[in-house]
Amino acid sequence: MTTDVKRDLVIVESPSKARTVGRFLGKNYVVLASMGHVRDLPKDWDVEDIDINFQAPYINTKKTLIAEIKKAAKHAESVYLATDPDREGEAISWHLVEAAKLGNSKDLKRVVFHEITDAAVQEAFAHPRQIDMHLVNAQQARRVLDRGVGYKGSNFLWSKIPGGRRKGLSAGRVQSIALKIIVDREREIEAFKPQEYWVITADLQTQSAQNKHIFSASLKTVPGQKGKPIINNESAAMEIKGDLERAVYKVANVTRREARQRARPPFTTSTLQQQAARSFRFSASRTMRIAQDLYEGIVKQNSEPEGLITYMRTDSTNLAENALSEAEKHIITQYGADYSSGPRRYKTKSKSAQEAHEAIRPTSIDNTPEKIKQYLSSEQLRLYTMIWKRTIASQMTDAIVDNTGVDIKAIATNGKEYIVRATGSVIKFDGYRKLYIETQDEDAQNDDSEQLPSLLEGDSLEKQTVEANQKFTQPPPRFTEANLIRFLEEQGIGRPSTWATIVGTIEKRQYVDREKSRFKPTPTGMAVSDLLTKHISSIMDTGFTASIEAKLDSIADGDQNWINMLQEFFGPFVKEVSTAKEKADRVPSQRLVQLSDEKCVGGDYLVIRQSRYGKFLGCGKFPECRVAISTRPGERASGEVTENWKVDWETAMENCAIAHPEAAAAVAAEANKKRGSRKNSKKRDKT
DNA sequence: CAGTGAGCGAGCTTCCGCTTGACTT
Repeated sequence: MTTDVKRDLVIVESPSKARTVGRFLGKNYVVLASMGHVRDLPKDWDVEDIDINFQAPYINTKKTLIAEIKKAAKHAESVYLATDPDREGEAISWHLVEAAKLGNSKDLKRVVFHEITDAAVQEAFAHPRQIDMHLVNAQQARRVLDRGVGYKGSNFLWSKIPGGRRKGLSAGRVQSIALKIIVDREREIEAFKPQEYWVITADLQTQSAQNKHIFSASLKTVPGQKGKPIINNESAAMEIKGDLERAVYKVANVTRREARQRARPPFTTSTLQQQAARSFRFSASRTMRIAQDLYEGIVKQNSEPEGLITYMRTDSTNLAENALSEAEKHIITQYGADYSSGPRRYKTKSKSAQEAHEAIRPTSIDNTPEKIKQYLSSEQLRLYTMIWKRTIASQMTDAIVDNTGVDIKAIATNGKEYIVRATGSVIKFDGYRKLYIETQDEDAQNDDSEQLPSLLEGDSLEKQTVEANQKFTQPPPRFTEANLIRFLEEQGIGRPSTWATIVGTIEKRQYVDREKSRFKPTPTGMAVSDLLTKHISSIMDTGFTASIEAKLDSIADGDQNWINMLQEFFGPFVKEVSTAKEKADRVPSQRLVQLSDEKCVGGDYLVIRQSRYGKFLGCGKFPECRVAISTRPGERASGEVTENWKVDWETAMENCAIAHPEAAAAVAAEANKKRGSRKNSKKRDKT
């Protein structure tokens, strides 16, 4: 290659993608990565009045990179803008043109591809187009709107919550809704009243001499009650139990139904995060970090780095044609043609999906987990194996299951007729399940259906035991990370690239705590959610958020002017915030602390406080009373006071009085010292 | 390991989305 040959410039978003695309295009192209956005609003800029000539005041955020692009463009005949084919990607292209002044230079071409295959890239380069300013404007509107909502909302919180500014409390289009559903759920749980109910089951045995089989059946109908039996007290349960213990059992009816179970679609960001949480208990951010490693690839002996999976921030379930055929080939050779469903394409459910990328899949089906095991860490291998299997399973046939239901008449000695029912299911054809069976959500009811003996109408059965168990209805569960992300995706709120960080934000603000990996709002989180819901209700309403998304779409389609849209939005919004500032009461600081179950000597509750060293118990009357009790190292403060705390607490209380703050401080310090020496003696005992 | 926190109010922070690197605490 001689040096005077012009090398055209291609710009994509990610360095890994640049490497792959560069390989497809060959030596006549220089491929650079923008690494995401290259310009943004200044940090201190907030929306005020927007007039019709409004121009957002952007600043460059990647100066050296822009300089590099400028330089490369000088040596190029054509510049290909190959950023992602969605709203943000289109905007990145435009920002690049503006920031690196590419407009007055060369031949500018916008090219888009939805999958990184040689064919797709060649096809894209054969059909370049211009930058779509409608799409760019939709992104500008999105950006300005988020800034305005975020900053004005945050400012409102600072004015109403003591210490809010110092703690950096924040509000935003996405984080505030995430917080609200966690708070709403908590209120549901608080208001929940458990209802008693009884579950009655009978273990029955077949009568045939050579094959005695025991199975269990549960009560289905009670004489005099329509539908599902309602048994809500012990005496009713015992009466039925007594009847069933003295009853004759006969099979009344056998039904058999064939059901098909379809494989799940290939992974998107949100389903990958959910499934990795269920299967491996990975956090969303851990999943993303591991996926990023797989995407950037591994270096096999004597070869180029090779990306193992396609892009991990995606909302699409689409698979490239070559992936479909590779999968089909693999299935047929490994399992036979019966197991191949033929190319199966999945529709994306989420209404806000932009489908800039493919589903998350292995770049090559040939890279079986077995083959590349040696190059991966154990967590990488686990995630990769799951992606590999689910991709292939998505192209396999349905599993066919035989569901059997048996109704059994139980005639008690007093003449009452009950029906008990046994269900069983047998897999007739395993289909995709041969390769991949998904770990279920622990919230999901697992059906305890077993294999039933073959039964015929009229068969007599022998009763073994009858059991009546008292149960109580359970409140709805708190959200896990995965549940929360699924909710946001269903509502079209947030994007694949931000879900993991949103979770981080509401935790960092200490709006939520984790209890057994589920989110529980803190008093501050509740106060913030309540304030916003009451006074800036628009941003807390999922319907309203959806309508904004619709408006952004109409800007993208060229049906609406983006500046008009912003004016229409911010007019009422600014008013809403200013009346909120007038009307809302300042939150009393007592509402921001979490009470413990214990009281201080002066009668005030001890509260759970957060310091830079961790949590501790302090008197609610601080600073008048300075009692402070540490948790033991490694233990977190919860609503309860542990035995060991109590000892410290009692010692402190004996000597503490609110009237004597110095004494109280000394006592608290003394208690801590004692705790330390006790712990040390324990340590000595051990060794 | 120890020992923590509030409000005051001068001077800062706060949003969502796109993407990775590293000019040391």
